[in-house]
Amino acid sequence: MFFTTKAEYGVRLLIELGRQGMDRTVSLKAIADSENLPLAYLERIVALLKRAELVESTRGAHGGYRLARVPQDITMDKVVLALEGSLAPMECFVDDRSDDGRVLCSHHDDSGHGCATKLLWTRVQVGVLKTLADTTLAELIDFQSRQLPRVGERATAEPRTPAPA
Amino acid sequence: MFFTTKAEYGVRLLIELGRQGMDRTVSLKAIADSENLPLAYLERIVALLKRAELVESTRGAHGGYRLARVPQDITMDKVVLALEGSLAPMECFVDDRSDDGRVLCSHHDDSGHGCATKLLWTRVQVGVLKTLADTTLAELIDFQSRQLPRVGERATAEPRTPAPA
DNA sequence: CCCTATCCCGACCTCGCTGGTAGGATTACC
DNA sequence: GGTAATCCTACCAGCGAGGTCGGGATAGGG
Repeated sequence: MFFTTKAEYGVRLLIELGRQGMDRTVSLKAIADSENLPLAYLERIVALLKRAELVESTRGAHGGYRLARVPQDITMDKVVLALEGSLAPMECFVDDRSDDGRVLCSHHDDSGHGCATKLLWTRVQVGVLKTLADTTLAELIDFQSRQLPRVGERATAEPRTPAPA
Repeated sequence: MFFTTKAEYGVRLLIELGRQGMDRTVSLKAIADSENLPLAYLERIVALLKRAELVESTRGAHGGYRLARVPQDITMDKVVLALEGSLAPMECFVDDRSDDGRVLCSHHDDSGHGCATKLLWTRVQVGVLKTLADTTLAELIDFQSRQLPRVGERATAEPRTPAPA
């Protein structure tokens, strides 16, 4: 298992915020209901996103959350990193906080034997990081809109299929 | 953390077997000593590799393990899959055992809401799988030989770079 | 034929982390 | 001031990772 539910819930939360537009705030309660997620747990998750300056909040009644930037500018590497803390493929990788979440292997070099597997894990990590960085929140929102056209909404202007009727 | 120590230890074990050549068998004890790994734990790990037909064993005194194929034919996707069991990036991915360890998302479609994050996790999984499949055991062995030329060995004949000086 | 080195196998144990809850501040609109 | 929301900290149960233990089966050496 690469990622925990933090990543899952967090991304779904961002998607939901994105669907609502950037002008209005959405309460966590509303999201918890519509996505069927535990509210108290969501609170802790959204805190991570706020610390990473991916969302903004308004307190008090009628408050809530909204995206801090347009979905096109939110890449998944930033998101997953904020939610999971780091992206080390292996325990012997230690975080060097070089801003991008890259991470280095540091096995106490056991008397000449270095991490022979370092090459492999590094390749994987770089690959994952690139995949995540290449995916924007906007893409996911678009993907979801295509999947489940909301009641009352048209099934997107031109989803590809020219409407069966 | 993507992978557990099973993957780490297992790969190191294979590298060690590969370094010894395919004709002779090596005892787990020898590997446990040289790599400084717990013997009893290694036994359980090598069992996974044997079940996947990546190594062969000879029982009895002076027995041991050897690679079942040449290192060039052993790709890391097979190895990691054998060791970790599956490669699902997320809990909602369920194994469909289509031989290659690919896996599908199956969130009990919560009343219309599909896994919006499915697109993302799928991309990651495919990427990782490809990275692993592109790396052979031979590469890792070669990499390690370059890193730590054994006493008595030359630092590889012609690695590719014509020596910077 | 026994001894010993090795593979083989299942039960067991400990510890940290994930996923989640509880309960209460604090803030702001009406 | 009531109420709806964000915020914060502590707590807890379950589970899987990582590892141990004990014992079996098997084959070569003396």
